[in-house]
Amino acid sequence: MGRRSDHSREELRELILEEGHRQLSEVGFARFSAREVAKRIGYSIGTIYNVFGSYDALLLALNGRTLDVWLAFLEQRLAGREERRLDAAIEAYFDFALGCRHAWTALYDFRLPEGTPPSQDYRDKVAAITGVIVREIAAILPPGLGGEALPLARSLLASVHGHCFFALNGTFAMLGETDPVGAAKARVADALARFGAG
Amino acid sequence: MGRRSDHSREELRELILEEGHRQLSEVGFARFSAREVAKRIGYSIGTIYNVFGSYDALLLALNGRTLDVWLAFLEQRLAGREERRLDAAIEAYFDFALGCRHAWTALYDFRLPEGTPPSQDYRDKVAAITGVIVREIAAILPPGLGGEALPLARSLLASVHGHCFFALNGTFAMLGETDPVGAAKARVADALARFGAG
DNA sequence: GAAAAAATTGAACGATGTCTATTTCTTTAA
DNA sequence: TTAAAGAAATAGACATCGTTCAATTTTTTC
Repeated sequence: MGRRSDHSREELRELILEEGHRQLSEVGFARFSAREVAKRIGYSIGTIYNVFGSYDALLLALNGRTLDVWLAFLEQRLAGREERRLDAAIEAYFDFALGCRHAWTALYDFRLPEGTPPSQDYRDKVAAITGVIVREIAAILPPGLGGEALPLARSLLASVHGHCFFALNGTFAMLGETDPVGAAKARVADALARFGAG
Repeated sequence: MGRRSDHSREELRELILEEGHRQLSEVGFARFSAREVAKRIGYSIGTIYNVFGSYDALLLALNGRTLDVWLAFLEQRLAGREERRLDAAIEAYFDFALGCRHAWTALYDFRLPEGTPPSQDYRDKVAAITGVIVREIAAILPPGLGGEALPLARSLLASVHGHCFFALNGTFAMLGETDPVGAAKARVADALARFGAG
């Protein structure tokens, strides 16, 4: 078959991303197959390469979509919340990771070849999620410590990430930890206490 | 070719693990190939299946070897150290992960099929590394808080892991963090301060 | 309406993990 | 000593994967 006009370039891209994200969410990164995605949308594997150029680019785009969903999820959880907003953000971190287990895990399982930085677009998405936490922490920190918000947010994100990662990959289960969320909240509280916040 | 007697079963197992760990350390989990390991030791792929039964079992054994090396590295770094032992352990965490980048990353990239818990042997190795941290924290905590050592060790390991993970996977670079080790130490200090230790 | 450009395909390639029938060697038993 | 039993190693087949590319068909352009 040759050229067809079933979908515009953009429609096709969206079609692939939609089905691709469904696949990734269902089977996980290790079993994800670009061929399978092509088959399911009724196109051939070559078409995916036409649109995305490579497997890596496709996966980066899929992970980008996960980041989009994650950001929306986080903000929705915070919307209207008055107290304990940082705790809510931590809960949202865990709930998203657990609820979108495979897609969330793929964010970290997939890595571009060494020396290949992700696109600016992707970096912006990561920065957007971080930005939410920076904002929340800045609102909590005592006046005059605003400059600490970014470094602290990075570090607390890493701490929460570690707890969430261990919760999902079984490390915590191995070690008998039954309340990863509580532990993560406690560590964040410890850090904020140092700055006289919380 | 049929049966040969170049190596005993144990020698063969060791041969595969040695070359396999070398491969894993060089090319990383994503590019690791059991076939390639077989080729390099002069056996066929079938032999690896004879000895290990499956690809998953081989990788679990390889990761187990990484844990062995890691534990030895950690204890060697702590040996003879009088002060700031926990800081030394954090540095060791990062140094090992950076120095054995691919092998360390494989510990988390590789996952057994869902519902398949790792062998007792593997869990023991994870517990052994954790045990070192439990011991160090117990030595620092005020008297009467000994029961907090294990939960705190789990949580601090997760925090340090998150920092180390973000350092290696580029997240920290994206966010402008230039001193991941310092940030990790700070978070650990925050937690210890809550317990009146440090 | 012809030429140029764009899009889509499917076959080919070299890998991978996995499995099995077969061959070969070692061990056991008569 | 020799034949049968058992264990170990292999080659090859299978299905899959990402990747590439010549060929084909449609759309666009002039």
